[in-house]
Amino acid sequence: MLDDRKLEVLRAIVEDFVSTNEPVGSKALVERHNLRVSPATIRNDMAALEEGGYIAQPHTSAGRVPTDKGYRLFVDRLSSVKPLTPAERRAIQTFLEGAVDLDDVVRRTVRLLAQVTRQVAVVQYPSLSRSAVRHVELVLLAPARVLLVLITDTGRVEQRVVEFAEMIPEDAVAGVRAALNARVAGRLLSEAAAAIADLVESFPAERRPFVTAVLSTMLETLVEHPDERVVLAGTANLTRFSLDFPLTIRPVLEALEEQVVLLRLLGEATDPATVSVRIGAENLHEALRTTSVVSTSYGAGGQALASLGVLGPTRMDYAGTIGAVRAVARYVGQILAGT
Amino acid sequence: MLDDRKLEVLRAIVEDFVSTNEPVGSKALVERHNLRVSPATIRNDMAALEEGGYIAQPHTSAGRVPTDKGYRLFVDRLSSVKPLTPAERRAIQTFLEGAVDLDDVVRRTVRLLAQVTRQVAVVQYPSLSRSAVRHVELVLLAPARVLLVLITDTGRVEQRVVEFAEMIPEDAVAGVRAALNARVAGRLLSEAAAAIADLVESFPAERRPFVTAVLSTMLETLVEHPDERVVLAGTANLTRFSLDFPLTIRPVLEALEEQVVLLRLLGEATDPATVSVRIGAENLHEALRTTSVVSTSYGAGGQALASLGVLGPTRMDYAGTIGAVRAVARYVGQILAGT
DNA sequence: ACTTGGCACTCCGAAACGTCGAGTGCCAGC
DNA sequence: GCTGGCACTCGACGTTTCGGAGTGCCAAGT
Repeated sequence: MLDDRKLEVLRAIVEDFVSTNEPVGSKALVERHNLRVSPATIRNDMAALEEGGYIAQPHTSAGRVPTDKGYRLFVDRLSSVKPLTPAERRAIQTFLEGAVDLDDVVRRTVRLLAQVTRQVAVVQYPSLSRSAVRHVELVLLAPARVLLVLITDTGRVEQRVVEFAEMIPEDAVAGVRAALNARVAGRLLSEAAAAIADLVESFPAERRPFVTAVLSTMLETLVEHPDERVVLAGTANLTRFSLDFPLTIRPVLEALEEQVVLLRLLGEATDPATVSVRIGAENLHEALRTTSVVSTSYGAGGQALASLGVLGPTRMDYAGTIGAVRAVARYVGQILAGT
Repeated sequence: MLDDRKLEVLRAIVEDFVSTNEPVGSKALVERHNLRVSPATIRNDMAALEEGGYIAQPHTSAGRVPTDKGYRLFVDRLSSVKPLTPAERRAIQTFLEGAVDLDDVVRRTVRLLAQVTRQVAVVQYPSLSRSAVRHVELVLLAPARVLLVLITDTGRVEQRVVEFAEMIPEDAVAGVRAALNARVAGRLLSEAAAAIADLVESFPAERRPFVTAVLSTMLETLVEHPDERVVLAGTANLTRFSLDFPLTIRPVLEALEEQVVLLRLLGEATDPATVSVRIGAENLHEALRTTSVVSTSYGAGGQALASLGVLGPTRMDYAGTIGAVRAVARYVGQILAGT
């Protein structure tokens, strides 16, 4: 039903519409692409494509516009990922290498992604549950106040203050610190909780209130607080399309302010190992029905830790965006592995 | 020159314009406020106000709109701060009390501020230089890798990894840790740099390469990295005025993405002790000439640590916004003091 | 010296209208 | 199955018209 030329016509429509943002008609098509047939022929093809639901007309006697289904076909079968230029690659690498700690890596990544793709960028912090404990530190801040610092192999650092009614001797702190590290160092955070569950029993009775308090804070940090953080950049890029969706920008901005929405957005990817593209209504969130999300996972050494991606209007340069997202994810992975 | 009635007219114009967003004419004025004179009289007053530069007409034979100067007079002399309702106060307090660490306090504060004022909120992290060192921790992560953790009395935690060519003995780490803490604990970060400058000399020669490396990382953290971080929320609120400035929203969003701009914005306050209001062109940044900034400082126990504020169109509810900013700043101060 | 009603004037915004051109669908012929 | 021709549709755009809100000014009233 869809012969080669029809597919070629669809590709041409998508490309033209992405670059001009105007419904594209049969005549303009044959002029700009060297399809070797007449406009009338194209019109027949267009009718077939419309029949199949790949394109639509905004109103009778206007040009055609790709539908979500049309973009989907385009992405799946008609476009090949556009690699970055060497200059871009170099810029990305040197910019990311300047990062000083994990926060900085994430901040730089998100800004970079926004700049390169000229869309809204979203980066999730390396997940706590999928990373391993590198070290647990207990610091006596005051006679009855202990700071618990949890360091993961992804460079993430979580801290909590634990308060007590009574004074805590330094050697108690040292003992718990040693015991904790012996149990959890090197383990995944998801396993660590189970590993310390019965730890309190190995302490003498008079120490147990203190140990219990520390452990419960620790558990809280490990479990109750899967607190997947997400950062955002490039919202200004939304306004590049203010003419596309003049009042639609409002709900989009609102949706983007919700951490939960962003997380779900990144989590919706079907196969996190590759670059996932969700187009228009394929996104579950109501306000994002007119946008597309291009995302992938990243992580050090093959281990997927978290996701990153960009969001833009369905009318976007998919080839370029996919390439950029993939490249940035790779470089971040390298940087994280090297830390 | 500006008698009481003229001031009253100005107030009425500002109030009407803020709520309706339409140029206000003499007839509508006398109808909505019970000025006890005729429209013709008001017209004379308006002419005088326009003469003085407090109001302007968008075009001949249109109503009047307040100028920056008009808003300034209104804020300085005609409006009194609107206190929050008890319900709002309670909501603020309980919401902030749920915070688990400094990051969380800041994140919650900025969202709260955005929600309460329905504007764009900006919160600066407690400044490093104005807070004191509570503790420095050194952790041996690997034979040749040390993690430096700096904890301030404002709850802020900075970490850096230090790498070496050769193995570091555990007792070397302990020695440096003790020496560092003895020198800097309790000191302001701004003084700490000087306090450790000659610390290396108290170590035996074979330890010095290690000590020097740790100290230089420490100095970097203290000085070269005054990295005043800023967080933002409520950009979606900008679109509430998309009709006011349809295309002006773009540069504003762009400006807001620049950390430096935000910092300068908060820094421009003349007197940080009170709530500062900068209207329209009073803001130095080009893109923010059509916006107003309401900001103040906050901190634990009288000590100003950093600033927070909101940004919105010059046409904003100043009384309410000032009240909200002040209240939030106070509550954050309390929370920080209690940590 | 203010205040007021009246009046002529200005100018924006909305609605109505006509025109233009791009685009379509269909059909007959190649 | 492709092509040129043709009639038709419909939105975009420029022009025109019209009404209303608002102004400034003036002369009269208090």
